[in-house]
Amino acid sequence: MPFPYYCIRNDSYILMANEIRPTEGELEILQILWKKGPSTVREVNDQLIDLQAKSIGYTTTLKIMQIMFEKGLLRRDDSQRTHVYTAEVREGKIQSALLDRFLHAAYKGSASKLALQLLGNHKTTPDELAQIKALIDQLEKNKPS
Amino acid sequence: MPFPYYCIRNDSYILMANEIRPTEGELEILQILWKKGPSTVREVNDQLIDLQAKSIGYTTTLKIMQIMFEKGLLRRDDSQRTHVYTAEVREGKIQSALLDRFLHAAYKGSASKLALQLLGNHKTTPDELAQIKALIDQLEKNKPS
DNA sequence: CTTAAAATACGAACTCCTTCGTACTAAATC
DNA sequence: GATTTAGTACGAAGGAGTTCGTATTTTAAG
Repeated sequence: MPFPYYCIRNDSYILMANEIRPTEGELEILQILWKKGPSTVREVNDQLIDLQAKSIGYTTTLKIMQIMFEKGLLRRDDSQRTHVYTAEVREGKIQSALLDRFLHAAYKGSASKLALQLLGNHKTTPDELAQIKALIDQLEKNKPS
Repeated sequence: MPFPYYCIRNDSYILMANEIRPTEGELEILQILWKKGPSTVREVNDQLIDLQAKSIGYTTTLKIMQIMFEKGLLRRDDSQRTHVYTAEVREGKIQSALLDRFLHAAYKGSASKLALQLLGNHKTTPDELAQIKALIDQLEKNKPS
């Protein structure tokens, strides 16, 4: 049913097909690697268990990380017996790709509707609100149409 | 690997497990029903083909809608031979649930980071910016902490 | 040296989603 | 009334993701 589809970004159309699209499970591993830097399977698995109440088998984490390596999501240093994995994709880039997709799937592309619901539903600190406001001011300046 | 997890909403914790969570394919059908109102499988299928360049078999749409009915996502009037389906879930509620999940999975719950990326990446009309600004002003008033 | 511990590789099972073919049934057409 | 058309029901296949058990290998400990 899904894609491919096109998406406007900086005044140009971008094809969103075959985008890098980690699953939720893969994303949790990426989060850990983005935060902690290069890590072994053991370290990632420990973090995973720590972050979630749920227990998760070591070989499960291993398997997923091996698949992520095959997909090109992770780099792997196997010069030592215990391999060390690193995120091969940038956090911001993945988030952007996922955001595009989510925006299209759930909000039919209406960024403002998403923004309104986001700010309405979730706690945001005064600092963060000020930051967003500043960005809006800047956007309004740059496009005074 | 996934859930369950908890999420803050209006100062109280809400369990996000077993949330209503339509797939991307189901969401496309819901979008059509939200927009067009009660529809037959044929109508939905036509719309689906129309919206996407891709062709999709009639029985495929039928099957998915039957499953959605079983899941409680759709209501069904089978008094006539040709059944008429209606969305059983509200658009805003589904979007909220999906947004919570997405925010947690991709941004570790940082709504402001999502908002900044959203406004930065996507075209937003002056009107929409003004609307968002108004909401922020209101939020700042209500919580002058 | 033998044994235990820890790591990787791999395959199998399970679930969920999507897709379609086929069978059956009711309605409309000739 | 017979045939074509349009609808529902259902099952089966295929793919993707997750989970784990087991086998194999390497390192460390006794």
